[in-house]
Amino acid sequence: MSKAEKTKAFIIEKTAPIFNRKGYAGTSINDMTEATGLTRGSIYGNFSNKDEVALAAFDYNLSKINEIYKAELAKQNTTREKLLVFVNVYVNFLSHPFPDGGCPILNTAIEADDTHPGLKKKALAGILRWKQTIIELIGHGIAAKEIDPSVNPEQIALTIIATIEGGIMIAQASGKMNYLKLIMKSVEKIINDLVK
Amino acid sequence: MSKAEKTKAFIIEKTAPIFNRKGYAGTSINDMTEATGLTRGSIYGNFSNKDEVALAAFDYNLSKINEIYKAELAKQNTTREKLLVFVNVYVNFLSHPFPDGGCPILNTAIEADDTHPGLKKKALAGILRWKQTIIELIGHGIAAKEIDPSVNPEQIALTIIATIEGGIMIAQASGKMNYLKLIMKSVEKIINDLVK
DNA sequence: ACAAATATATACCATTCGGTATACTTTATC
DNA sequence: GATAAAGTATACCGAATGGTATATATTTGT
Repeated sequence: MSKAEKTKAFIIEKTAPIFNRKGYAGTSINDMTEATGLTRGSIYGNFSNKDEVALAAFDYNLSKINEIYKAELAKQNTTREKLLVFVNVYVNFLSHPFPDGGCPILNTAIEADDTHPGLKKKALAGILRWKQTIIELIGHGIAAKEIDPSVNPEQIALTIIATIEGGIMIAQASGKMNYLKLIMKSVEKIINDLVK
Repeated sequence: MSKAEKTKAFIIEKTAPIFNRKGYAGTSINDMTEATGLTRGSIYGNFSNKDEVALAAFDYNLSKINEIYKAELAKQNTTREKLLVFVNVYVNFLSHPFPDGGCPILNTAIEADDTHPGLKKKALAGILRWKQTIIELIGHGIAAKEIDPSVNPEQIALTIIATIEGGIMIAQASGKMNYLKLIMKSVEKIINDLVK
């Protein structure tokens, strides 16, 4: 790994929380130089423009979340247990290395518009990938006769994602974790109701 | 109504969609002068600063939503019917004068941080008011023996709001209304399961 | 150890930003 | 209709923005 690759990774790691908290428009190059202790020359030596840093920061933030899911899913066996991972990681979010500033998918989906097509596309890809993961889990559960085959896997997946993201939004706005816990109990009920 | 009051209302009406779409940081005074055809002098003659316009724009956007709810709720009788208003207005959102740019509560809750305490406070107030509305509906339903008294009204209210807001986020990111419709079916099931 | 290549810093650029002071226009009052 | 008050436009301000060209420092390869 070259010096520049190390610096590039350092810049991404230090700026990712800022992009996630303040959004693209609210994050300036000055914010980035302050966070890294580097200068504009160094940032522009590693990235073509601000967009490129933002895209890399999004990927970094999202991969943090996906790594948490992956690690927790690997610890479970049944489909129900695996689906409950998406409840438990949020109920116990302090025990997991979640990115600062909340959910990057949510933050980016709300902020990115047609002036930032790359970010918009990445947020959507994050949602669709998550949806596909849940659909596949449910498919396995149906095949293993754990889950009632009359359920609509896409509907369940979308509902779980929507409820979690909305729950994160509410918890962030209110600063009340017990709101998120109540909402996660409802997600838990959705999951438990799937099981025959 | 004085000339300035009319101009002020005009500025709010024309800038509200922009603030809702681009957020506070992404909306410039130039955006506002373009949207209104007025100049900076006129805008600053009516508002002390950009924050004040943004706060008024939020109120305008939110009142559009609350007026839709109010009108639809007035048409229903039972608690179940009234709760289903929150499903039906989104499933048929093209038939209602929703604000451009999506849900102002969601957009503002995600963007506003400690540098914009007024906006942050208004987003939270919007959530809590909506929650209270649903809690009161459920309370009436329990008193009228329509709804099982073992339900937790706060949990149901939070879950409905979270799911709707998450559904809006997903529909916006994907451009697929059928995703929102599937998610709303799940909200409908939550409501129908409340009824004895 | 040295030269070349790579990486980063510095000084600068043009444009945009939110806001202000003053000039000009329109409205309200008598 | 005349005048004062209210309302809006214009020209400007200093600071911040994303980005660039060149200088300087560090790393790499032999």
